[in-house]
Amino acid sequence: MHGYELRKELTAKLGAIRAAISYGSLYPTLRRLQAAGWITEAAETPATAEEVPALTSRRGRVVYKITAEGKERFAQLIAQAGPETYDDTGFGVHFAFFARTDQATRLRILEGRRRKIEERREGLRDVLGRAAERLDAYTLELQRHGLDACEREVRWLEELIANERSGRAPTVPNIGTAGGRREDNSPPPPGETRNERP
Amino acid sequence: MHGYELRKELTAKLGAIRAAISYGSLYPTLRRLQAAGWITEAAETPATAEEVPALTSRRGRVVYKITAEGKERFAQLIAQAGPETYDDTGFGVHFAFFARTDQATRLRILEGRRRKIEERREGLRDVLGRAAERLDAYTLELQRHGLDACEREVRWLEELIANERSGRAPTVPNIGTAGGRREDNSPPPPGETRNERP
DNA sequence: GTGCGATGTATCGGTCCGATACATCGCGGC
DNA sequence: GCCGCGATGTATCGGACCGATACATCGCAC
Repeated sequence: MHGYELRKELTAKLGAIRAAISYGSLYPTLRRLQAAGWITEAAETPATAEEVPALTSRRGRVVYKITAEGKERFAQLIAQAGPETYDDTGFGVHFAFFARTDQATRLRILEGRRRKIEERREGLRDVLGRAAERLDAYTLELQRHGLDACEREVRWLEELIANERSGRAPTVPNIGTAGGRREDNSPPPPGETRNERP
Repeated sequence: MHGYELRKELTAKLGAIRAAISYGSLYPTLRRLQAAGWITEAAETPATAEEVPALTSRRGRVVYKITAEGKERFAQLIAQAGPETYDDTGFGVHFAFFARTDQATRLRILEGRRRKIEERREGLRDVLGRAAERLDAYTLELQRHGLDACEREVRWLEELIANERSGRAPTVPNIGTAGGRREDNSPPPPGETRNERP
């Protein structure tokens, strides 16, 4: 993909956890990835006009393609888990690419995240308990709301963990965004597929 | 307060919305505030040992104090609302200092935040509806969880807005953290004071 | 024919964070 | 008595990221 397209795709995929990738971050990153040999500039293909209609006469679009080393590095990145894997953004990114990794990794990351959120929850309970009279009503309300969010996320994570353990989760990739070809149709979803909304 | 203390206080007050202020951000900020004339270095007061026990012989602690210009600027900052007032961190910070501003400001910020979250909610519904078959099961689950969080926050905000409108919210500051002296005891809280936890 | 929103690439200044360094205080254990 | 160790405390540095901005083209509507 080219930069603009990449930004749109990522914004759609990660929309639940962050607003949008800024250009001031996107373009330097692409250069960094290219310098490391993980992506290359691929030639623009103006022949496939039926694939991408309404875009015949192109200009300076730079199309990037992942390399073999890049794929290897990507697999390594989403499988390894450090402390930053469990903060809000890090976990969200890992989770969004769960379909690209194995069950053991998914389970490890889900449990690490749960531990982290439980710690945050305990911290909030502490503040609500010990420092309640020192803080004003609005601050306390904020902590209560945050505590509530923690409790809900722990329940959500536990559902997902139970789901993984019972084997009711997809192992193979669903749709090839980076690699290209789709290698399998999507097996049962991680949740109970509660998709009431149209 | 001095830096370390400030960090602890802010971490307790804002714990629900962010982890902790880093030193790499705190100390440069203090210098910036001092350069702008909004805070000054106050003399260490070793006389009030009964106020702060277990800290008699101090070292190089730098104690800061807010100036009159700083108080004015602070009041200005929490009352004015730009686009950044409604993102996650900006709103959290404003909300944590709601006891320091007036009802009109609180109402304006709560409504701006609600609008913003409603937009995010619609965006997520769009993705879940239009791009559902293009995304894998985990990504969809992430969006569902995010959508759920949006819906809950909207309900929370509407409760708070109704509360403000009915006049059941404190107008005067509760405890003087920056200014020093407490000027009033805390009036009724914003919520229904559902404080079941000990 | 012209303006305007979407598409596209790119940079710059400023801010923030994580890691790190360094020093002291208070306390408990040996 | 003294030694280590966690809490207290100030400070900097490199790297990453963001918001604003600039500039150019495409397609379409008025």
